[in-house]
Amino acid sequence: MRLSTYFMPTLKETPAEAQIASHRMMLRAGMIRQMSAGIYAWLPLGLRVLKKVEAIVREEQDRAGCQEFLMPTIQSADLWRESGRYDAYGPEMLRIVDRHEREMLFGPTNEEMITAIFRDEVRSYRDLPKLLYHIQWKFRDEIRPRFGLMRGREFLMKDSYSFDVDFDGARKSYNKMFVAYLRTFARLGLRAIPMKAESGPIGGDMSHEFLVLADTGESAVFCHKDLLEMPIPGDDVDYGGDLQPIVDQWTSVYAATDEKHDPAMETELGDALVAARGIEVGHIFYFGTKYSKPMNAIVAGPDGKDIPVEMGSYGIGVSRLVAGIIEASHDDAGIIWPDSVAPFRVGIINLKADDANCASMCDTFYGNLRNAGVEVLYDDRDARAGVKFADMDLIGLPWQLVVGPRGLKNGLVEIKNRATGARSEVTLESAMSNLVG
RNA sequence: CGGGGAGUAGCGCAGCCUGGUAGCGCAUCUGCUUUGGGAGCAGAGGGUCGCUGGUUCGAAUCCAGUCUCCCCGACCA
Repeated sequence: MRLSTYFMPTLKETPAEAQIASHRMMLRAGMIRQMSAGIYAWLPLGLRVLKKVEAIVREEQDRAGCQEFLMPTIQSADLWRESGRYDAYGPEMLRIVDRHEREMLFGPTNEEMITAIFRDEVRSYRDLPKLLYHIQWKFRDEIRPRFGLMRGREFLMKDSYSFDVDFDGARKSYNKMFVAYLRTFARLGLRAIPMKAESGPIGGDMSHEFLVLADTGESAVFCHKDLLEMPIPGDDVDYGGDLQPIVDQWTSVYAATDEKHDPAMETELGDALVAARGIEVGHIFYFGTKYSKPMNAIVAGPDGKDIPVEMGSYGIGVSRLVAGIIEASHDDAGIIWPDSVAPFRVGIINLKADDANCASMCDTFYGNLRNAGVEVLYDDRDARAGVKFADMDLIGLPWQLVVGPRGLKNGLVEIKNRATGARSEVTLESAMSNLVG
């Protein structure tokens, strides 16, 4: 992409309303624009990142055996009356009346809808287990939206739902999601710690929040330092096998948000205790028959008797993750994208746009890198170098390729690594081989 | 919803107290000079001062109402 034609309106000054780094930088880098409280438009650069995060989430769900489908954003109030949540959910649910005076709502979550779909189609225990997910926009009319995407009202969420014939099966589904989440967040360049969460009326130990450690996190968290180094399950993890040992390994060590924190652990763990702040990016939850019973989602068991299905739901805040990644990875100059979600891999900076030699060398790099399958943003604007460097640092691409007449005289260009700040002068050939791959 | 703050040019702000027909920096446009880490000079465009009503000869400024946005708290991916 050539920056001279790209819709990427960067800001030199910080809009007054942006309080935290991710919000500031997303506005400044031209990734998003606010349309009203807690509601944002995604501009091209921001959308590229959102799509990449979404793709990784999707890959790991698919790998875990979860099947993608898609439910609508608008739901019928009747569905929610069945579960009793239409009244219980309160003003956080955006209610809509259509032209025929039918009561509708913009979905804040989809348990009711998936349960309805499931019960209409599935009859036998032989059809279980099932693990389904979708990635869809949600709306929750938060009392106080804030921090940009971190607490928006409209947000993109991946939500999965599991259906099992008994508790043992439910635990297996739960463990799959547990492991998939560990892998997902790790691939996004994040260290997310699973922490025991409120499990509601059902009790048990099957509810975990995944928190990314970042200074600007909304909640205080405490965990054993071993969790920071705990190995992530590899590509070869067998979702068909027994995942309990992995889950046990991760849950055997102390980790708690401040609500569940036991101060006694501070003395017990001593130096091994890490006190930090965390951003909740995922939540997995087993809730048994909470929806299947009232909504009559039953299957025939082996003995012919009806069994209400055991369910769980598993959420990841996809749009929040974009902000979360920035919170966890930035410096004073701007964002530092992990390779896996960077909107482009390489940014080319032409130091002297009106130098024919320089411009043609940039064009060549641009073409060659693209031919090699590298995503490139080429700053071909007629602007001063300082502006280009500042913008490039702000948008945080992993690599900057700096091309100027002085270097070219000796056949050299500069490669800069955004994360480390390391710069090196290299030949044209080695620049190519460094940036591809 | 309780408490606090703000709406004046695309962004950041001053002006308001003490009414007199709107200003600064950045950005934008034109020209020239520039270009190795957010350039210089000269010129230009852009605002029903959130909205409605009131007071007044006259309202960005005073009064009333209203909408929106932001911050602190309880809720959440």
